[in-house]
Amino acid sequence: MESLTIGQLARRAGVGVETVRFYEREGLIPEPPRRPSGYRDYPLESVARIVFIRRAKELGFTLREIHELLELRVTPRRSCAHVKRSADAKIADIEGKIAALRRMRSALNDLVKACEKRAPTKECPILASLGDPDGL
Amino acid sequence: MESLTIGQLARRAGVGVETVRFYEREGLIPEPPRRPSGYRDYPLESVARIVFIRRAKELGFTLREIHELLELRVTPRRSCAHVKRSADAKIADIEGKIAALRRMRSALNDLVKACEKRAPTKECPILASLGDPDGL
DNA sequence: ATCCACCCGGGACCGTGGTACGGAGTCAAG
DNA sequence: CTTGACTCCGTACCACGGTCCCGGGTGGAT
Repeated sequence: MESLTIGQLARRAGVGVETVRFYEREGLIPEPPRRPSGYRDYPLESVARIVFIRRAKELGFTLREIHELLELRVTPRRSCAHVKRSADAKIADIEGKIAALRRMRSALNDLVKACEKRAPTKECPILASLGDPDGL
Repeated sequence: MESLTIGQLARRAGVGVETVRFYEREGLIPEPPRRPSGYRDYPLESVARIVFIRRAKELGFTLREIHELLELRVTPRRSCAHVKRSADAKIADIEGKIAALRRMRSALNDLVKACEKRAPTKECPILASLGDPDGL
């Protein structure tokens, strides 16, 4: 099997057919070639692209940000410096997310420990994990 | 200053006044006491709660999930085992997110390196980072 | 030849998470 | 004691990210 129909693609990527068409309208995936019948004809690589979109969404990126991530690449005539700046910004963004998630995990670990000791916690201890007012 | 008006709270937490009322309606923050005038009267701790909500949203949690996180605490008569199970599930979820973000960061680092070498990349190298079809 | 499952485009509709608006009351400064 | 900024509540509206439905064409299996 060399290519996929929209339904096969959707099933492999774990989304609905309508979602694939929606992503195409929004420019997140390129318009595929068509069979004589008019059916869309997707290469296998399309699966990875859609899975990427799905995962990135779960990480809190908007479709606009995902679009930017997917456009990031080095081309002969498109400013390397520009690509580097964008990528660096995304990296910083990602590191912020990782740090926040780590604090949250650590708070949850403390909660589990308190739990094992049967120590009631009147306040929710997770609150403190992301509650310090840095970087509005 | 012992307590805050809704506007002061909103400004400190980095959200709009309407958002605070919205979170109250949705049960994400408790109904505060009122002044004789009817004005809401918030304790300072409310700031941390709203900041937590804002951050958690940026990490891809829905308001429903955030609600669950905020409810997580050990109380004398509310099943420790249950709290532990929930917390463990959240921890696993968080670790999945951290792992995905790390893969994404590593892909972006590779891109920056390619960039510095002025090596054009025909395909978007970020794709591969989240594109493997595990865990639909 | 006939099924049935699939595809087409277009448009209506939906849940989530807010945001804006309006008319009326409140409060602190001048 | 007025002015301007703030608050009240209710309702309407908004963008995002899909999801559903329609009438019609396609295509592989029986």
